[in-house]
Amino acid sequence: MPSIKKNPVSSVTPGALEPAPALDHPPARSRRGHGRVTLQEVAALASVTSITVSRYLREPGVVAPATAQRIQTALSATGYVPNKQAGQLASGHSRMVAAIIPSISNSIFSETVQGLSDTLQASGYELMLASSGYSLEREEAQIRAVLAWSPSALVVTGRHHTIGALHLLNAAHRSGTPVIEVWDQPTEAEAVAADAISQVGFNHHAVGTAMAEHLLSRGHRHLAYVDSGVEEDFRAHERGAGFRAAARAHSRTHRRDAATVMLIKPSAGDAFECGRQALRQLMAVPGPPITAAAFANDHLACGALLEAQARGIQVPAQLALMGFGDFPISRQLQPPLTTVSPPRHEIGVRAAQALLTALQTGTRPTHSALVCEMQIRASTG
Amino acid sequence: MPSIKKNPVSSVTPGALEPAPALDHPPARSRRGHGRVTLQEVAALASVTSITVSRYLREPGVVAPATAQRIQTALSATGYVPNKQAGQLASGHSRMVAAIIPSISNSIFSETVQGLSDTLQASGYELMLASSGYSLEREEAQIRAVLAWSPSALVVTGRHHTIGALHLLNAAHRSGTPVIEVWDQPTEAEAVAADAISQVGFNHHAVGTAMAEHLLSRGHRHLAYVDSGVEEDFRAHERGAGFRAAARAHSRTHRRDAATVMLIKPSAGDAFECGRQALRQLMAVPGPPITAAAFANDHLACGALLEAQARGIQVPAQLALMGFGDFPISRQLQPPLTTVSPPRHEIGVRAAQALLTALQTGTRPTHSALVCEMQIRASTG
DNA sequence: TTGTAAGCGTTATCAA
DNA sequence: TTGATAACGCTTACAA
Repeated sequence: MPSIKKNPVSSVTPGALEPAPALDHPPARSRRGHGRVTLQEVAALASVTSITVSRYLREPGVVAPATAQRIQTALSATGYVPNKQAGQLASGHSRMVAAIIPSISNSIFSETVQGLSDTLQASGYELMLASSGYSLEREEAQIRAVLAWSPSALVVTGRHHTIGALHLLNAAHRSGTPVIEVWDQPTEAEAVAADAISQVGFNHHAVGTAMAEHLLSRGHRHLAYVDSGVEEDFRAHERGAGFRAAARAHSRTHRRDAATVMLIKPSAGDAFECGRQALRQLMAVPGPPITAAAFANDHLACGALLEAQARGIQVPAQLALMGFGDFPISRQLQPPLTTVSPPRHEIGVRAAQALLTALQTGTRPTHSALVCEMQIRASTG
Repeated sequence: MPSIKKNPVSSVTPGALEPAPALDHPPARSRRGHGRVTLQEVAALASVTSITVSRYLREPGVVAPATAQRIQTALSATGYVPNKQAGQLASGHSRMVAAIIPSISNSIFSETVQGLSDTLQASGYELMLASSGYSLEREEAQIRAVLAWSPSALVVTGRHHTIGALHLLNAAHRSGTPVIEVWDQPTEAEAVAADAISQVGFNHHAVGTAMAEHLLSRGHRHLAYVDSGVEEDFRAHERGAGFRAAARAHSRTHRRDAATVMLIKPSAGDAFECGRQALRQLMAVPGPPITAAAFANDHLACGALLEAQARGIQVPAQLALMGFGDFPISRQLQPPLTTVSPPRHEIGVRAAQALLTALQTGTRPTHSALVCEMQIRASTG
């Protein structure tokens, strides 16, 4: 019980602060170096020179079996850990990929990072991660920072960047560091540009259009799009633009049967609460009642769904709701939520694969236009 | 239509200075080197030697104002990006922290990583991230891999590691690389060990105990703990052990009013579904009906809650439910879920702070015993 | 305030 | 199959 009680958090320093117990092999060294075992030391133990050990590490087949045996013994005797910095300085290859995403804790991106990480790690690449908090300025600073580590490749989110960031990305790109933008697709103008940055993602505008068309096909004519509360969530805005465009297109071709769209911009904060609030706004709209609403993400939509339940509003009879993201909770609610399922994890995997291929072949990474699947469930009838 | 257009390229250099012509086409070099601008080149442009530029970068105050001016100009004219590898090789300091967590996509850890990342970045440290997929063997391999990058400090999850991993951690620790274990607390035996690895987290056994005591205090005597479906989620198991221990302790002191506990181990898979399934199991238990269940995490508990709704089981009247994690959805359901709120984000922040302090002062990082708050809501009456 | 010299630990290159 | 040598780009230590 005590540890869960509201106690002022205590910091306890560990027992005696011994002044660094002497290592097993006290490395008599200058102030430089970190006292780790070096290739030289391993080599001495194996009665070869360091270059031979280096070679054994990279191409075991090349050294004579007897030598290999001795090296292996020396390696495990010393517990050698290579120094990647030195290796990369000499070779020019870092085997590390840097990724910059808007948010680590947003589950949408974290699954992409998981895909990236798993795929890269399987090929022996490490991942350096930075999150920009949806700020383009911070993104630029972070691109600059990670570039100092000479990553083998770079992953950024979306196609919106500051001018400075674009310069950095283009420079990296031109000097042979593959760059990929995830979670987006090029506009047509960009797609034809020869030096465009490669992208692995999907067309958010088209997804928004598909969402509207789904609702229109169910007979709804008074629609709403509830945007993300995050100012710089460009992708959510773009889905909204696609949504609105589809409704307008419908109105143009069906003059007698025009559709209306209203855009709602919730405040920032807990997404479920914002969704609840948005529902209240929707119900209070004057004029012909809105009969269907699409949301920038499932959390918003779930919040609205729960609020509708609480207020006795029938979903979908009175109001159809749909989300984006296909979060696990969405299929659990009653009625289950219609949503769009983006290839969160696949984006990471494909981006990593494209980078690995580009690295191997020395070509630029390929674009990948991925598809979202619409999960049509009871919340839209 | 896109609000921000990404246009190809340009030879616009930052600052309105004479653009270095060599930039567009990397200078012809040997196969070595990455073709980036070096300190030497900047120095030449500023009519000083590289060491002066290096100094300016690290301690701007030390160089003469006029020199500083010339260097600054050269810096922006060339778009110099430092080479961290070379810098670290020479200085021995990497300004990079490596973290190894069980899963990137699990929201519990991703918030901790967010806290780590934000705090470290604010101090100019980069984050290298690896996920072990809850496998101790993979964790060991990853510790080995990131150690090759000579991180300034190391973050691992929990206090369970392979023998090999422990050796690596202790060696790092002894050779001056601070190591912190997050999301756990030492046992008493460990706490007294002088060379114990520092931990930032809380006592899962105590949390389990508190969960059981909460249910016991509400009069429940037939309890269940639904464990995590993840075999190597030691922390969930430990909460279960604490839960069971509390019930047994109650039975010992209240012979006339004994409590029973059953442990349920769901299969792996979608947590909500596992929770639903667990609820079905709970209802099918022979003998006196179980009146309260605690779950290894909120997703399981929410699944059970939704399944209870679907089956017309009254919560909490017929069955009280509680979770762990305090996920946003938990307070939204009807009835809202009682849960335990772990300091997900704070763990990351505190771990980072402890490491930064240790790095600055050259001491070992401090332990932090953090507190979980129990959120008592309607699902337990 | 600035510069010179000497590495840091590894790998590329060429020679044996 | 192994080795000698010279980088890689930067920083420490010390000199001027």
